[in-house]
Amino acid sequence: MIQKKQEARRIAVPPRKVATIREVAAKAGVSTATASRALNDDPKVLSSTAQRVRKAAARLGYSANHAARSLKTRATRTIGVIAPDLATDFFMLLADRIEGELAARGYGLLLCSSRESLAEEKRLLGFFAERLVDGVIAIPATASGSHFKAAAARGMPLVLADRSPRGAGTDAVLVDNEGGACAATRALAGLGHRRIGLVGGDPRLSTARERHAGYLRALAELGLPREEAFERYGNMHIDSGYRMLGQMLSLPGAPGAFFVVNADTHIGCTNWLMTAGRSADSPAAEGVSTGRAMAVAPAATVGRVELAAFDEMPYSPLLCFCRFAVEQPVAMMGQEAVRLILERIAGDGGDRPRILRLPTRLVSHG
Amino acid sequence: MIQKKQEARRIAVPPRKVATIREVAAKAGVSTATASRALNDDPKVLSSTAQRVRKAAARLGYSANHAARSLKTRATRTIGVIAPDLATDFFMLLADRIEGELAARGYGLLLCSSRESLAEEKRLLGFFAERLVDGVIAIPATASGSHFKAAAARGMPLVLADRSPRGAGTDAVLVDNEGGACAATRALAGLGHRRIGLVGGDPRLSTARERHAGYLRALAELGLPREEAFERYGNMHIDSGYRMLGQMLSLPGAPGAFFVVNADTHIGCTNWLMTAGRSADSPAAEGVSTGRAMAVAPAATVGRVELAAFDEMPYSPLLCFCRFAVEQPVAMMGQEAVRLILERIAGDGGDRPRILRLPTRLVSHG
DNA sequence: CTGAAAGCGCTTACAG
DNA sequence: CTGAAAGCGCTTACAG
Repeated sequence: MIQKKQEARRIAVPPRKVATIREVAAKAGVSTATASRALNDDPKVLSSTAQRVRKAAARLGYSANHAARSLKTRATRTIGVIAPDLATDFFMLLADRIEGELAARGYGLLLCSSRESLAEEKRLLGFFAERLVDGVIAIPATASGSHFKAAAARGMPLVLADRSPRGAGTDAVLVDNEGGACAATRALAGLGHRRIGLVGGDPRLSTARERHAGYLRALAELGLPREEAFERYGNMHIDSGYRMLGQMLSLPGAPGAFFVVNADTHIGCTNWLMTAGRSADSPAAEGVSTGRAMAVAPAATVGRVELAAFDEMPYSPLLCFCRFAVEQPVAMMGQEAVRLILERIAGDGGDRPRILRLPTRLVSHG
Repeated sequence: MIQKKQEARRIAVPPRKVATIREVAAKAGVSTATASRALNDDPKVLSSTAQRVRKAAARLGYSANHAARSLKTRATRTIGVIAPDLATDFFMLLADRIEGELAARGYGLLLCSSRESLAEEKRLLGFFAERLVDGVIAIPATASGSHFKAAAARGMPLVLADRSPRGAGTDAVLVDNEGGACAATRALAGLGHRRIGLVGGDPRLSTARERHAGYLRALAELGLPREEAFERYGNMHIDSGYRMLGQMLSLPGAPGAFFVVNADTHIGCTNWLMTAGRSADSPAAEGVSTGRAMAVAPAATVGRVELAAFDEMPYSPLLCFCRFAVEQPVAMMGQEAVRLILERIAGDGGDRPRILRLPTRLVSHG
């Protein structure tokens, strides 16, 4: 990632001629000070004067030079947003809500991907500092959070979303991952399953860890056995779901139900079931409706596997093995993240980190 | 969308103290001019001087004030990006690629959603102008493009992606929609279908129109009948696919195959087939393997419908009725859009609009 | 209610 | 190779 700063100067800037406040002031017959006040709705200016200024501005097609204003006010009306990956549906649903909330308040959103890299994430905080963003909303990429704490200590308003890394100590908008996972696992048990596996995520990430904990809690509460051979951890991407479920279902006596940690892993699982799993001479059969383990079934009945997954997506009901999905309150997460960051920026955030835990909802599919 | 400009002043700005170039210069024992040159890798400064300056900057944790630099250079190293909707997978795949290309060059991305509104889109061009972005990459929301032409005429470097609205006359990165749709429709015919319907998009949008044209071309070339009752136009969202396919399959003698205009419509179609379509007392049956229309079949065999859709998504292979998908070269689109905009910014764009048409690829599923 | 003036933090001809 | 000085376009005490 080489930054060629000097290019900024080498570039031939097109003429793009725009009116300045001086021209507006001249046309309206006032000083730039008054013009500025009028344009910023300062109540102290005579409304007739303000009218004149506004008319002049309109005629000239004036719009304030944002860089100049920011230089003076030290506010950019811009929020930096970091996501580990822009192509992941859940992150983008969240980004969409954040953008909506911000746009409604005249804020812009500088969106960057950390590419799931801690180094990139740190670099981005510097990038944002340089650009004087008013605040940052970040979905952390890893389990490390001390750089967030450091940035906040340096005075950068900061709100984390979705994940809670170690040592961050900043505001955060999270969901009840444990409760959601527990409910999903219980729902599978409600179908008659007494053996339920886990297609999990990276346990260093709070989401994966908490969902795992919820899964385990459900097993414990229901008196179901924990079988570590059927608990796997992946990177929460499609390939990882494909691989993990495939490995487990190739084992003798695999369970007939799995809790799946997120949407992409879910896609991967479904993918395996619809391709390799279809033709697999897999010993993974278990009587689903009776909940009674059957002897190794040579002709695969892998198709009878049932899944409950975190994340309710538009396509979730279409994934053939999906029985339950845990819906996250994405809209509310976006709303709250924006509320928290704006409060921080305004200095109304208090001096303690505020951690929100929003509820999830279990959705039942066919 | 009320913008409260005065808030920019009311906000209590946190102390966030950062070093200025004056302090760096002082510490290095040079003028701010020399410090600036050193920090910008001006080859004219003595390398020993440059070293001293860089060391001082590092010690002070200096990073240039971006607003001040922009005010002077009139370049912001920021590209404005407009998408009709941030939650649509295809747009975000594209945004992800654009972000990657831009980040590698030290550019930031100001991302905004036009919410599929022309008015919003126009407003955003003004928003970007005010913020002095170096250029704009836009996925147009509607069929109207004259505001893009106007912005370009005012000197704003501008590249459109995916869609080509009327009267834009700017650079654009498009794909061969017609060819892709034609290939997909032919592939359905290759399965034995002699009657193929269309689950289409808004014909005012170039993508929907071109895909429609490709579908019609395939029919014509193959000598298949055009049946307007089985050509429908929607808004390219999930609900629209659900509704249109449902309506068509409820008609007597509906075809057994459909070309579907995009991913979301495809999800909607699949959704209908898996829910309403399953229980429907639909007269839509047609012998798929023989290609011979059957008499009205009361017990629905709607499940035998086969689809070919534009957009290959991670979940496309999992959509049960999907036989073919048209893959768009998203990575290349992002790359080319960034190349074009940077060339425009550098003044190397030439004086004629450059329209790129990238090839698609047909993917066969199960 | 309005204006003259200072200044935000850079970059860049210009002069040496 | 380096520095003094101007200036980018705003906003905002301060004075009136």
